[in-house]
Amino acid sequence: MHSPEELTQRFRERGLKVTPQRQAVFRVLYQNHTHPSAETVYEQVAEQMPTISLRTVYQTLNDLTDMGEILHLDLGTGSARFDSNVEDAHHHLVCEGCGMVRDVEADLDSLKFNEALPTGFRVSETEILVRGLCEHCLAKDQHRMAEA
Amino acid sequence: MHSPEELTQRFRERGLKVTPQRQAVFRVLYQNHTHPSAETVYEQVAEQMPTISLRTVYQTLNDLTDMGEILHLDLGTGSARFDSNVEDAHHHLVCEGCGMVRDVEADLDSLKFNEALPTGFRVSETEILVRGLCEHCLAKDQHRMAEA
DNA sequence: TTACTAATCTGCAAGCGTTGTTGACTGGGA
DNA sequence: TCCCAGTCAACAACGCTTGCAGATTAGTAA
Ligand SMILES: [Mn+2]
Ligand SMILES: [Mn+2]
Ligand SMILES: [Zn+2]
Ligand SMILES: [Zn+2]
Repeated sequence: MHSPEELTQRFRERGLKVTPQRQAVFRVLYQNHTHPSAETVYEQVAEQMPTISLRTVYQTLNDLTDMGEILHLDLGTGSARFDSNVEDAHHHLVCEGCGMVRDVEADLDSLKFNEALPTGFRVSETEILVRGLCEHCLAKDQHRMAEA
Repeated sequence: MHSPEELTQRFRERGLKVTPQRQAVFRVLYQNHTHPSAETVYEQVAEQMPTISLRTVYQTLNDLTDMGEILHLDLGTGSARFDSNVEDAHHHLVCEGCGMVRDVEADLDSLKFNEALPTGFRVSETEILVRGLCEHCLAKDQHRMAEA
């Protein structure tokens, strides 16, 4: 995504207004690269601006997604995750225990499909998702197994 | 998944009862390879058994998933999709217009990651998802563009 | 066959993430 | 400074899925 200052310009160009609420969302997203959920963004913005509503956070996230400034990810963790890194094509690794998400770079060109895609199908995106358990959650699980 | 007859055995071995409702769900899943949603399974079962409840379909789908007889897929289409093919490792292609899902086989071994995964991370599954528009939905979209 | 009981059924309420609505408010161009 | 399109906060509603409870039933053992 662009910097909060640049986003101000781009919002105005689109006829969108730049409010303190939106600027606060810009700042949180610009510095948070952990693929936060809307709820997480809301909590972080609310620390500085306790009166903001979750609805406003959703609205701003949707606007940014429409403008291509952030990515809306559905990683099967229950809630959508938002990615401020749209510059570098990349994929994701997700912990099924705690929902932690990390970027993964893979060479998509090396991927070979064993058959042709359906006739006329237009691919918009090929996504690789690595699911598993992070070190922390794995230890927790083993501890749970031991006592059971 | 196993055949409806074999599933009867496996359910009983687990202390689960085999009811007409469950058998009807078994049969629908056994012959439907389109990755149906719970709602779709419900509709197809309801044709033969109009009194079955959606809740019972969900319960049976969950039991089958727990037993490893089917796969519960989250492809970002709004509702979960269920896959009766657990024998052959494969991936999926999904139309973002109509939700159509098709199997895709790819050589995962050919996939190269550009960096190591996080320390201690245990991968349970690496999934490839091809998103796009099917021939039908693409034509619909172009028609919409033309008249706008 | 019969009797018993744990498992299951249906219908409805509730949970969760997200979006719709509405009336009051305000950013920012003129 | 004015003015109004755009935005805000609060709350309701939506779509998918699960929780709950009382009535019913599958399947075992006698
Ligand atoms: Mn990312
Ligand atoms: Mn499949
Ligand atoms: Zn974890
Ligand atoms: Zn389609």
